[in-house]
Amino acid sequence: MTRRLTQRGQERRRQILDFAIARFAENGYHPTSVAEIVQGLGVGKGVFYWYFESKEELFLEILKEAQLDLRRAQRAAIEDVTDPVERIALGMRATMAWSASHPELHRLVQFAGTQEHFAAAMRKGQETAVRDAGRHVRDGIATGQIRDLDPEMLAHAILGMTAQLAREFLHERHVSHEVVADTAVSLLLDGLLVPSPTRA
Amino acid sequence: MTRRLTQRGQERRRQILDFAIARFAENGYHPTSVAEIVQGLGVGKGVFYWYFESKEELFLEILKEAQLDLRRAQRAAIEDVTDPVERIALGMRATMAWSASHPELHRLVQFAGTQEHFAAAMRKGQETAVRDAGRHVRDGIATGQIRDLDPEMLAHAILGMTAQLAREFLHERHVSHEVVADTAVSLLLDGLLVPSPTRA
DNA sequence: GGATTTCTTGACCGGCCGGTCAAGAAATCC
DNA sequence: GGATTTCTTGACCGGCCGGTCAAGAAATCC
Repeated sequence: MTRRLTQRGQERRRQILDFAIARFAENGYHPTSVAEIVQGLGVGKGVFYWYFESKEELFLEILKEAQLDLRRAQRAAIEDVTDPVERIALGMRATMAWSASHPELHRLVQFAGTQEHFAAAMRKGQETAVRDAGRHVRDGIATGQIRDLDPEMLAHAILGMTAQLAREFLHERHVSHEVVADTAVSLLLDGLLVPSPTRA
Repeated sequence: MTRRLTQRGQERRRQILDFAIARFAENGYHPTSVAEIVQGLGVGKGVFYWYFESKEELFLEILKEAQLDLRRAQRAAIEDVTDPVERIALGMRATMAWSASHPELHRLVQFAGTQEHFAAAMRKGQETAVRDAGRHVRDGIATGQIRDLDPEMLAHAILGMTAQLAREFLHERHVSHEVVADTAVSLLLDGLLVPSPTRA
């Protein structure tokens, strides 16, 4: 659904998106009804269906926007750096910072991952993220900086660790994203173990 | 709801649980109706409400059972070992093995984590898992084997990495759980980086 | 300023939802 | 074998769901 929108129309659309993001994040996608959204905005139901084809399309739109915005932040963070290991670290830090400032979108992306229904849309975003991280891992292996393990598994491990730490320490405990990122990067690069003479 | 159940009653209850697990995992909790469950079993609606107070209670029951079963598997895997680092590695391997053989339950636990509604039940299980992992991390720091980072963050990082690798490589790509666990353990213990003389 | 397009209203649709309940069948108890 | 408990049936409840649509108001176009 692409409509020509006036100034007023664009504002309405934005209003619906923002309100829906808040409600979906708070109560979940299924329990939030279209009726609740339009009522919350104090408008008739027709308004919703003027801007969106369905509740589902609205949600996909929100997802797409979120994934795009996060990726933009990651690219901006690493653009001045070429070292693959530093790129991984900076990307992780950028993800933590973005997640901290978009708690609702973080929730929705998490949720979408569990719904067969949104699997296709999610995979697209997830695959892009894996491809981005995987590229740096491969580069690092090529330069001899990174150990020769399966790059895709490493990329997924990075994303999984980041997501879980964000969920718990940013959104539950409200720890600063720099502190969380410091520990995450340190663990990721050097591992749990104290280097021992027999190992190194 | 605790009822005295005959043999036949226990079988019915189990039937409902198993069928519901399959439907919830396939289509999601909200889209799966009680009507669909009883119809799938070829029984009247009253049967459902004889064994469960509500759809929600049924789901919580499933969650509780899953968390208990996973934890049992983890404890069994590490009972003969005292070294904290080995315990972490074995726990991770046991989790991968369990997850591989219970794909539906893995999905449901993932889903529940995104629902405010089930947050309380989830936190209980999650906290137990974090406490278990955190204990081994602290033990490892005490023996000087593990680097002195925040044990709780490390515990969450371990769980997050494990969950993501399970989701992608066990349940999407159907890679053997031993292979996935090998890489996960290696990354976790030694990190991404090739040890360099200037670092070690 | 008339025509056209954008935007809004809100009553209404069929359909499904979770849950109740009276009635009776089946199993178990003593 | 009568009494009691366990189990099952399925019609029914009020309520909410996503989505439609005819009518008209507001903004924009020319």
